[in-house]
Amino acid sequence: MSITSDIIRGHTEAIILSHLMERDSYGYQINKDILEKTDNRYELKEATLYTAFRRLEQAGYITAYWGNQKTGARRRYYSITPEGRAAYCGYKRDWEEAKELIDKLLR
Amino acid sequence: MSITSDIIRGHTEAIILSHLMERDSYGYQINKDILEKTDNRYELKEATLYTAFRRLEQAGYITAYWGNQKTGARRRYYSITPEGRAAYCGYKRDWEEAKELIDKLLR
DNA sequence: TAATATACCTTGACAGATGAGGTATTATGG
DNA sequence: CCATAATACCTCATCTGTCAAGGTATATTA
Repeated sequence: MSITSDIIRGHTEAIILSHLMERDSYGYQINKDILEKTDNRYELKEATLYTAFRRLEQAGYITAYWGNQKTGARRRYYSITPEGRAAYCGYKRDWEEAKELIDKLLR
Repeated sequence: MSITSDIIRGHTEAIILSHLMERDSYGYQINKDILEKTDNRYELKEATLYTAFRRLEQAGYITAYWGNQKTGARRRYYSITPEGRAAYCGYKRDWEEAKELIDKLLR
């Protein structure tokens, strides 16, 4: 785990939305996906994840429902809304621009 | 001005050090350089800039001295230290890694 | 049956960014 | 000559996202 939270800060919501673009998912799963995708180099902390869920729900970017699996602990699934998809595109554009700018500034 | 502070957050120190790698400079000048370099798309707020200077001084990454220009308002110049140069390299590596990770996560 | 993994959640504290306020000097347009 | 803008510095209180630390509950495994 090497990436500082200040660098990743502000990307939490985009990262979550990105996962939900592919399929509905739940907190624990999203966290594991991130770990795997980054070869254990980055992990969203649980508190960060769940507060982000609240923000995203509040903003109308995701909706939640309880999974109905028969076994294992209960899961709260999240689904991305059309507004969420639009927001994701915005986040992505912001990232592309920020990347360009920071590259320029850290020459 | 489109880049949110949360995306740029954590890069302030690196951006300042990057400028000081080229030559000694002072707050007002660094701010104008950033504006110019980014075609007015990003501006470090003054309060952010000066608090960052304090942090960098505290960390031993920069040293300060008053300019001796005969005319105009007084200027406080900053100089990067060897430790600062090393820190800059670290920040830069962090950025390259973060960039890669975020790109992966925002697929 | 104890430990581990799965899965959720809340609270308080922290740190960086910033709006709003301030000071002082010099240049400039009317 | 005077008002305004530009240069140049600084501080403080507030806001926001992150996170450590704590909690709950169920299922699996050794």
